[in-house]
Amino acid sequence: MFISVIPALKMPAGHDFFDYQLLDGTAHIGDLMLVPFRNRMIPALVAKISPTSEFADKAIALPKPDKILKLPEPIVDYCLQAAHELFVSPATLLNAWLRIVPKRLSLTEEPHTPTYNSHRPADAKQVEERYLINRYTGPNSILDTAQQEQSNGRVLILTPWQSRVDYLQKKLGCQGFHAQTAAGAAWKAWTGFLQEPHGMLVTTRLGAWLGICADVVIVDEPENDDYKQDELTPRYDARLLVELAAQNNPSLRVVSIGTTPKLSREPNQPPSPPIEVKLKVEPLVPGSRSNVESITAKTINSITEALENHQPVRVLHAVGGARGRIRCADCGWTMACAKCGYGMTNATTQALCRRCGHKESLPLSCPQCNGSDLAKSMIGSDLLQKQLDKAFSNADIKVLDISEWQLQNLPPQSLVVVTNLNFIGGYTEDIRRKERLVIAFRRLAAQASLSKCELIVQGPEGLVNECPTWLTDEGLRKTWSKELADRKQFGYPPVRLLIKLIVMSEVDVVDPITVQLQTALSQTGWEIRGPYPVENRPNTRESRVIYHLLPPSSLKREKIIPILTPFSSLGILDLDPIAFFS
DNA sequence: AGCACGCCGACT
DNA sequence: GTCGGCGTGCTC
Repeated sequence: MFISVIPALKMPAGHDFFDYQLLDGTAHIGDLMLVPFRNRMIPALVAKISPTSEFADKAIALPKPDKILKLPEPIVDYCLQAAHELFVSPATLLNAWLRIVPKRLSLTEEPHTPTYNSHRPADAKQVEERYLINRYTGPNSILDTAQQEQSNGRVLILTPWQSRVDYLQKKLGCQGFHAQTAAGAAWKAWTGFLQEPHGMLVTTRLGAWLGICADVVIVDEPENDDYKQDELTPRYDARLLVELAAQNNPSLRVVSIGTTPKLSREPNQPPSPPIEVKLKVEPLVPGSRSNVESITAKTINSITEALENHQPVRVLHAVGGARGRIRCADCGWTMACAKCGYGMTNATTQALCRRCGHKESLPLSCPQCNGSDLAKSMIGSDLLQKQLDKAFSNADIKVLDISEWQLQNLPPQSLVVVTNLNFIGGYTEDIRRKERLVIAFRRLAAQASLSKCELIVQGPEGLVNECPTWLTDEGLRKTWSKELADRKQFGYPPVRLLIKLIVMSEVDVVDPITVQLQTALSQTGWEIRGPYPVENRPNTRESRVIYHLLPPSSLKREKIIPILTPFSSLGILDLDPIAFFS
């Protein structure tokens, strides 16, 4: 008897299965067991069982395999299909899913296969999209839905951020894990979830694959691009994994609960509820400054008024630390990261690189001109807090940087000030900027609305005058259709598919690859853009080059994958990139 | 001989 | 992607 397994290790695309001969014991499809590989024991997923093998001469004989756990059979096809769509080997994908398998496992008990439940109401839609201002509490919210659905089986809740995992897990009193969870605890959380027919688990994109083992998946804020794993290989998107899980697991029901319909879902989106919030906009125009940096004189008046009425004040400011950059006021010298070249932030006690995390001590004077004023840069939240404390002594006024704001609730009936609307969607310079900004603003407005806060939004004149329209369904549709028109003009997604190919090489030696791509694709109507060099790479990492491959608009997604598969050996292929030039 | 380094091909 | 084998070349 031979078994074909998918080993959990990084391996180039093209190798699917490895065969072993089973001398004793039984094996089933979906079993996870330890197999010898090179000089180690590696966890592997049983994919096929057969009396013969074309690798019979190489297949190692296993006396009695150590079973780690049993997974449902559809996981095999799911892993193969997802790996194919992501242009990686199934082994690499399985390795990313399982992450660290504990070395010391208690293998005394025979694991049992997690079963699917058959309690799903026959009339329930398999995929359901909802839009709510309050996604967490109240009717049809995540907490409400999770508790309702638990009687129907195993419930998996996906959320874009770790802090939300912690929040939801506490509220639901169930298991959870994310990238910061210790390996052993994470393993315990998801294997425990599998063993319990009515288990409940909260996780981030890391655990999205567990949808193949669940009866219900609840997706929090599906419009959030943080569901996409865009830095490491494999670069998967949790939302795609859920979609594929639903295809492979017919008992799965998917409920997406968002606040803002995605640009790509237009125009079939269900209407989004209007967000009603007390909103004042404050353009940052010449002559509007006060003696507090980044707060206008009018906003200072509003803050004074609010404090007199005993309202707490929260100031949302995107720049952390003391200063955004370390820049000389005399000669313009800017401190760059010694490791990766990115601009260093003044993090109050040290100089910090926001790109690679490198830390250094703060320079006392300019190394170029010896000047002592290195503060010619945007104020950070620490220093802004100090200036506000000076302007309003003993007042309940707190500056929150973006990550702090996302972690805590706004105090009820407080005054919330956004110092610059332009920065709340993140620093990205790519074409998704506007989309991210609108989504972030609506998320903030919804939160302010629920806490009955007043909102003052400072920012560039055009932008702040436009932002109130994003809060109504009609205004949002208009904004999205204008955004789609812009993307259409430049041939960018979601209007046109753009596939990113990352090649590990230098731009000046990449000519043969350019020729190869052009001869293979151009004649069939593909457009090839690039090669673009990737800027700001750490010196320790090898250089990268980016190509944009644009298929003819008539070509369907499922036809594109087999066309591109032969090119997966050239580098990393990404069908749905978030960033286009990095 | 002993060791570091880099290239190449196989992994079942 | 990763590891080991093996050839090369430097040093003792």
